[in-house]
Amino acid sequence: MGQDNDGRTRVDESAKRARLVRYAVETIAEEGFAKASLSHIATRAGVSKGVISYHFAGKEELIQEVVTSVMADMGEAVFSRMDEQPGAVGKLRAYIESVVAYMRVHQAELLAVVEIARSRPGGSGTSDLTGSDPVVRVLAALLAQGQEEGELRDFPPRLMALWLQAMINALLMELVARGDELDLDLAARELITVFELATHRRA
Amino acid sequence: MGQDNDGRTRVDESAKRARLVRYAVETIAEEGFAKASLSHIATRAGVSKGVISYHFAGKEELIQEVVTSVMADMGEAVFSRMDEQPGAVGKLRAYIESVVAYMRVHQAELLAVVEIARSRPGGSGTSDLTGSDPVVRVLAALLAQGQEEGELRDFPPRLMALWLQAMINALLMELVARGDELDLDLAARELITVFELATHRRA
Amino acid sequence: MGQDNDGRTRVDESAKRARLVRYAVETIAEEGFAKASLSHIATRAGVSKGVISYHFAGKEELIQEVVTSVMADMGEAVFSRMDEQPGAVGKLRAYIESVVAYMRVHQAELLAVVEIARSRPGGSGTSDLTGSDPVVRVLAALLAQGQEEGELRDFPPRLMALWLQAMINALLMELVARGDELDLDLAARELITVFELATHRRA
Amino acid sequence: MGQDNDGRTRVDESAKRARLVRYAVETIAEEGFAKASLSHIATRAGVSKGVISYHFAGKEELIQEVVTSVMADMGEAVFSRMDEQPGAVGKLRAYIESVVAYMRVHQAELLAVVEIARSRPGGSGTSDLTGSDPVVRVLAALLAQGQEEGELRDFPPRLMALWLQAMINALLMELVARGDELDLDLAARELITVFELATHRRA
DNA sequence: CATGAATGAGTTTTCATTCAT
DNA sequence: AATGAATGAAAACTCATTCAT
Repeated sequence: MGQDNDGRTRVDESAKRARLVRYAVETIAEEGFAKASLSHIATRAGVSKGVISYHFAGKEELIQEVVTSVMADMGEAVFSRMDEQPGAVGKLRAYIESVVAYMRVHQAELLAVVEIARSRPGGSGTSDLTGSDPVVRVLAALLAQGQEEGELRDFPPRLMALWLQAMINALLMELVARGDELDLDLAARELITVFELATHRRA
Repeated sequence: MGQDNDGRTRVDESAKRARLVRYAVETIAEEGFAKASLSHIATRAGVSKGVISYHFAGKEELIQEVVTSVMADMGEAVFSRMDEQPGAVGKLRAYIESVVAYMRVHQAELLAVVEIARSRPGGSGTSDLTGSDPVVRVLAALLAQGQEEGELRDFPPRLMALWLQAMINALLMELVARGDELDLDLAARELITVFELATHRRA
Repeated sequence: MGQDNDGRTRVDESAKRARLVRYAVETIAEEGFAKASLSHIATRAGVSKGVISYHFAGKEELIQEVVTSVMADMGEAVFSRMDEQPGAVGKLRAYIESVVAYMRVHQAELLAVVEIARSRPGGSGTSDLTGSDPVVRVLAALLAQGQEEGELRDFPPRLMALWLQAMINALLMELVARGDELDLDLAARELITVFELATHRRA
Repeated sequence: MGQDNDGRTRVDESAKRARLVRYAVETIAEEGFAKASLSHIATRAGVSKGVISYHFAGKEELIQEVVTSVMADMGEAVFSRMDEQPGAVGKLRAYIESVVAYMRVHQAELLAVVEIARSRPGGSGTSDLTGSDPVVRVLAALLAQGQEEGELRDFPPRLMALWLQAMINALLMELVARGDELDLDLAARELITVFELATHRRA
């Protein structure tokens, strides 16, 4: 009884949390972080306020889980595409392409994460897509590697990583704000062009 | 008596408002827009909460004045530099250089404006430095002009304007977060390089 | 479980609202509408301020419920008495008698409603007992009917309805202010006498 | 210098107070007592808030002066008309007629006084026109006198006085609310008819 | 004398969190 | 395990009053 029950319980628990996280994403994406009170999230999820406090230690934990779950999901998609590429340059291109592809399908999730990154008290509010340095560090490392491999010109890798993130982010905001007027394929191609013009060593 | 008094009064009033605006800038820049309650601003200014309500019709008016005063101040500096340049390409370069120069001296002011642009309910939340489309439109127009003049390659001007703003913005955030490790002169030069590589027609 | 629980919950909720409404009535009746802040009501009810905001959407809703619940309660008593009477004259007499009877038992409730009617922003502030035109209109209709039936003399029905309400209201205020010195039975009889002398067609 | 100056000062002082009282009347009549903050009154008077605090010990004193000045002004008009009449019955009729006449010309003043009587914390909120018992006592005394003189039937004088005031008051409210639809002359005649039917000894 | 800047108490409302059931 | 009632802090705003100039 113990094990089975524990197993089921954990599954239920995890499923319940996932469900709440999904509604939190919806709420934040549609109403903005400031308006996304536990009440609103609970109402949208069709449960009582207390449920969230029951399943999560606090609002902070819920928000954390929103960020980590979205990042994990996107990370899976993005890194698998990056892994297919042998060199740094190819990986960077795969990064941009796969993030934009993810953006097309998961607008709300990314928007929620950006909202959180912007509004969080502790957050530096930097304009990276993820709000977290790890991604920037990975990109900077790839850029440095590309320089060592002789494919990329000389520039400060961290700065370029920040700018790349900022441009992707700006594209997301534009997609959210004017999705109907925006040709995302064209924009993605243009973003890659800009990035490559800016970074590739000139012939 | 009347005139002198009126004169003095208006100066005092305007000076007082300017003082409160300055403290609002400080508070928003250091604690973020969400934490910048009237209480906090008042405390930092060393006055009681009511003072702000006395001098401003509401929080909205105070915030507006923060934005407009910073934008007006920066606009003066930036546009005078742009006016010195004859062509679109020169103006764009002057824009980047003078915004970065302004950023160096008025970090807090710009940070406050960015915070406001991000957190305001009505705001589109886009990652442009100013939070306002007008600047983006001006930049887009210059980019289009540069294309017509044959100096810039073909790309969607609005998108490029958004990206330029996003990069400037990211630079500001980096300056705020890691000012001591950042060589702003180098970064500015690099930003111009990136922008020109990305936009100029290739020989 | 679901049904019982829902049932109990609804009863509890409604009971809690009723309890808060009762305390609101008390507070308004004793301290006046202007002083009846949510703080005062909550304190008197022995709960925290937030409780009211929890059970009611806002102060407005609480006040509305005070008015509607008192009016509904009184209306039941009054209209059942009026219905027993066939003619307009009998109904009017029943109206006066039953309102005064209700007044004797539910002084605070009526006082609260009058206070609200007087102080509410939207309120016309007229001196009718109920603060609402509907009652005046019903009375005016009855008066007009009595005139058509030939039992009442000729006068402007609406004006007379207003005056009747004003007199009932004045009686309530006197009851509140000097209840110990007032012979309510005598007053009620006298009010009916006055009303009938003023309205009945003279033999 | 002393006397003249004092003299002039006192006149100025009194004139200044009267001016503020006039604006207080306007404000209360048009916006209601609740909205009649010192700010609003001062703004309407075109002076600074401090002026009122300077000329009056507090808001209470200003409001008192509104009441007493209006009552004094109306009292003058009303009592001179009453004095022309020899008997109690004539005086009562003169009272009603002259109050209604005053009402026609000084709607705002009476409305302000009623607003104050209703909303004042200490006030019982009774529906008498003046908010003060003295008038009721005078009317009650006249009614009792009329009874002694054999012209009026037997009824409780104080109650009848309250009802008379309540009816006059209701007429004022109707005048304010629907002045354009109300035939004040007709209403006044009707009020006298009602009053006389209700009080005069039947032949 | 007169002003208007400043204060601080008080209002309604929102919200994350706690807790008894 | 889950609920929802209750709390208390914090927010923006209003206002009568005080006080230095």
